[in-house]
Amino acid sequence: MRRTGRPTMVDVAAEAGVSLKTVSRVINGEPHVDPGMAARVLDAVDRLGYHRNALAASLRSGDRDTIGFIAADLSNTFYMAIAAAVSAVASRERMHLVMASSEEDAVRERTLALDLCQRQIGGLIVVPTAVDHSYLSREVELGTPVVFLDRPGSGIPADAILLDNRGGARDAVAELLADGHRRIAVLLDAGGIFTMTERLAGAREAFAAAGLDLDPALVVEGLHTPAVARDAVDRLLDAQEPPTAVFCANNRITIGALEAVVSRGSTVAITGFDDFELSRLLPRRIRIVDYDITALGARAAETLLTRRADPATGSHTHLVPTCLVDRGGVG
Amino acid sequence: MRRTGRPTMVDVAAEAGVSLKTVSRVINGEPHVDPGMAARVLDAVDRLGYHRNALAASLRSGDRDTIGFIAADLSNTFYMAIAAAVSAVASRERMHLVMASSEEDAVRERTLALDLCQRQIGGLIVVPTAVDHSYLSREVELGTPVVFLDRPGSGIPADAILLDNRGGARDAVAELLADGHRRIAVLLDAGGIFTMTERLAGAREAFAAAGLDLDPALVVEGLHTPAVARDAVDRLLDAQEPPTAVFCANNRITIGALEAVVSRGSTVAITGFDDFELSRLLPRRIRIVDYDITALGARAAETLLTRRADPATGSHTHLVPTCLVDRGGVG
DNA sequence: TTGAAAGCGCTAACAG
DNA sequence: CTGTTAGCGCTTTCAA
Repeated sequence: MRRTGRPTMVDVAAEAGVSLKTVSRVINGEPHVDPGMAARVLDAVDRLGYHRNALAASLRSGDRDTIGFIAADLSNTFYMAIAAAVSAVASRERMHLVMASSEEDAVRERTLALDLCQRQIGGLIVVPTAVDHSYLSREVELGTPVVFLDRPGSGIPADAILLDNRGGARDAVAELLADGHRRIAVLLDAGGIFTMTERLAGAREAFAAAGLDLDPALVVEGLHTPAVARDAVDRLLDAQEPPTAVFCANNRITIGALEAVVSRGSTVAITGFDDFELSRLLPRRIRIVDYDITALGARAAETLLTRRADPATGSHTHLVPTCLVDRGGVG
Repeated sequence: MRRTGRPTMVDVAAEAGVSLKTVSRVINGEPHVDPGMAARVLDAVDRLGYHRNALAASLRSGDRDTIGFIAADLSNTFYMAIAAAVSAVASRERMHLVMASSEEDAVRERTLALDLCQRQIGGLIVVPTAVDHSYLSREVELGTPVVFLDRPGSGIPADAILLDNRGGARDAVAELLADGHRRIAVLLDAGGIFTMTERLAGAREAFAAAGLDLDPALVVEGLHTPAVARDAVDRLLDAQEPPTAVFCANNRITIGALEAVVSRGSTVAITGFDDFELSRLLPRRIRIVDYDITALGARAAETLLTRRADPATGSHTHLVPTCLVDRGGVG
């Protein structure tokens, strides 16, 4: 045995006085090995502190037992929750999860994705920031399945798991309209984001269905942080004709809106997309467009695994349903 | 070129009419390559859709560019936030992060850790559930650095990044005592957990420093969910001599206590360890033992990388400081 | 049932 | 500047 580095199967074989192949058989639990030999091998393994090199093992067979997950922004609890769900499925299937964040940067996303592919991963789950994903087409052709999560991708055949953004927003706004609200503000993050576009479209559909129009002055975009959303809501409520209700297109905006509304004691109705921790403990009642976030991540992972097992089927887009729920009002 | 599988450097070399080594040089951006040859190689790479196999590359050199992170429970936002911080450092250092959850199961932790080591990772960050980590001693000897996070490990030389649990709890309870409280309930999760033991010890220290004793009837352990904590608080407040203040040893307990206290309109003082999302929007004022959770994860990752670069130094335990802050009270 | 030999895709010496 | 020759640690034929 070489005195340097980790012991290898060759070292174990020498120590046990058997052939390399026998060691390999024992280590991998293959049948038809004489118990006596197996015992000697195991003994040598112990004595040497041998650990199998999984990388070398998969070099030949190309075993791909890790899943790559590229989130758009890991500092967002939404994506972290999804990562946890993906991790749970991966580990149930005895696979590993390698996780990275594109920071909403298309170039970074591409670099990360290609980098992971170079590591011969078994599949890739991406929350896309880039608009075109043909940079992955070669990998997909060669058998690495890709699943888009939360936002659709383009340029390659790949499954997508999305929320029913439009339906959820439509139902939420329809309810506000049914409650008699007419001046409903719609607060959004950057307009370019897929989910924002969809949720705005859903809100418009609700207005259209009621034969009404959404006042353009009440549509505010680009609210990327709670602080910015808070300021926007303050401004709206200070206006000549303030809204009687606000629809917040994501959880950060809802939080900002709440900060503004609660601190000024306003009674404006609030409905927000995305639930958040402790929403139940809020001092005032709000409505939330809720959904099963675990299902979102789990479904992505499961779809990936299915696709790995059976690449033949055509690619699908799956919509995760939403529902309106009550939150807060404990004060 | 073989018609099956992904193209290799040999294929590229054949296609470009150069040697394998030249291809390797071009792919790895080594200097001293004739621009003309380089162009031919790049051309062939393009034509074949060649992508480097990073696994094969690292087989020889033993490059270890991924960090393993084993959390105790990824469904807990505390660990998710830490994972995000670790991920940020990893990606800054151009390393990958593979993440898993032990689900507070020592056997699972061991399996995961050993599994990751088999994949030749460059280092391991563990939130330990197991009490003895000598199962990792061989890996540590062979040069895989291990860093314990949030809880200390044992049985191997490894750095640890911990919160100042004892100091934080002591300061919190000392403040309650200074405010005139004498009947202070201390609510804890399972007594076996390191952080709980430390926080309870801190609370006792504060009492001792004031020359007082903590009433054993007011120490409640085993509050693993908000619901259980809520019930416990309800019972305490219904008792003959209810506490005038409660110290909650983690965020889930704080939330449960808040549910009880807010819903019955009690004015009992609350101080909790760990901040949580939206604590600022709570309908009543509470005190929080806060700390920089990002620093916790980042420091673990940085320590791991330092150790990788310089294994010589002795192992250290680093305490992340805490501070008392005001939260809530917007209602 | 066991073993020898030939790779997997790449990098590291060492020559040209 | 370029190519040849060995491996990395393991799995996989194919014989024995």
